[in-house]
Amino acid sequence: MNAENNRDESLHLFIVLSRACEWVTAHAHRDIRRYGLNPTEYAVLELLYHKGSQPLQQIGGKILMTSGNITYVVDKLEQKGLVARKPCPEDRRVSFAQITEKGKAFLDEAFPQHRKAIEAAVAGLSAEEKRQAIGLLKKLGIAAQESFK
Amino acid sequence: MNAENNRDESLHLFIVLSRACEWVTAHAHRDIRRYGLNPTEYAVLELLYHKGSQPLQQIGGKILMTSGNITYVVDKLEQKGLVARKPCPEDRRVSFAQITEKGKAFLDEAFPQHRKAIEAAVAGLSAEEKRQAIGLLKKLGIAAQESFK
DNA sequence: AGCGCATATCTTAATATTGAGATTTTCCCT
DNA sequence: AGGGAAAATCTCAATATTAAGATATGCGCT
Repeated sequence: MNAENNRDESLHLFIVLSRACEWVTAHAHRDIRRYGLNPTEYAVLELLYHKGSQPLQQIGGKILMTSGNITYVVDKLEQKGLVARKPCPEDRRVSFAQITEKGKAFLDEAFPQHRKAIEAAVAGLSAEEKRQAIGLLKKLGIAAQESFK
Repeated sequence: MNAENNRDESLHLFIVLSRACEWVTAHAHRDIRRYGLNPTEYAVLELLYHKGSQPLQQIGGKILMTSGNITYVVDKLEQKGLVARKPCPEDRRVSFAQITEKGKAFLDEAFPQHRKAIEAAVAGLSAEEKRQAIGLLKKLGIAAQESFK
């Protein structure tokens, strides 16, 4: 039926990648909303919790978003008392975002539940399949990032 | 170092899945912006092109978005003359969104370029790796969708 | 027929995100 | 030292998205 047997599967890959990510993310976001944060706020908070204080600029590099939005999201987390801005002594252009004690306590409470929501979301794959998928997706993600210019 | 050797990789999978999708999507979105549409508009247009006319409701099921946003996006595509609403004769609650001739001509022009952008974005995997990834992601996506309730 | 419930679309206000560019500070070059 | 390019954050207007609920229609039951 298919004269060109080894046709390119790139588009197909993109579709199933997007769809898998959308649906797993749907689980994650529904879970996050229970905590009174939006997904972006949660992502920033978790980044600061696990990776330590970050210059705002670097947050934008890890969670793809524009500089204006970083300001906005960090403002909101600051208003909620979960994060504080700390000026950088060496470079006065830079502000660090730092998680507060209240922020840590919040994530200590929320994170284990969130982990369970994620585990349920990806339960369609076996442990071995997860390992395979991780290897492939890591390779794909790094290559896509590097080729983005 | 790790007493519990077969620790759960679910979170790790979620992270690399999200990151791969973000960066591949970054390529796709940058490409789409060249055509003067936003990513959501493009996604709807492409859906109508490849899958035929759809009730607005079903668009929301395939491209995750709220009903209010569907109305908004279809309005914008209609204003641009790329899509038209067609009332459903059997059920007067329903509107179909249908791609116009202008919309088809637009995608005939844009789609081959877009395909190339996607191919470049996923070039980090070999043909064989793509096939493996497709199988795993399809399984993951379907399971995540079905377990979403 | 008529009532109640479900479904599809639309409306509106609130919120999130982007894009462009202003401001401040640093870095590099001479 | 001083000037210009680059970098980090912020501001602001425009746009996109959600959440909640309004409206209109269909479906099933009695």
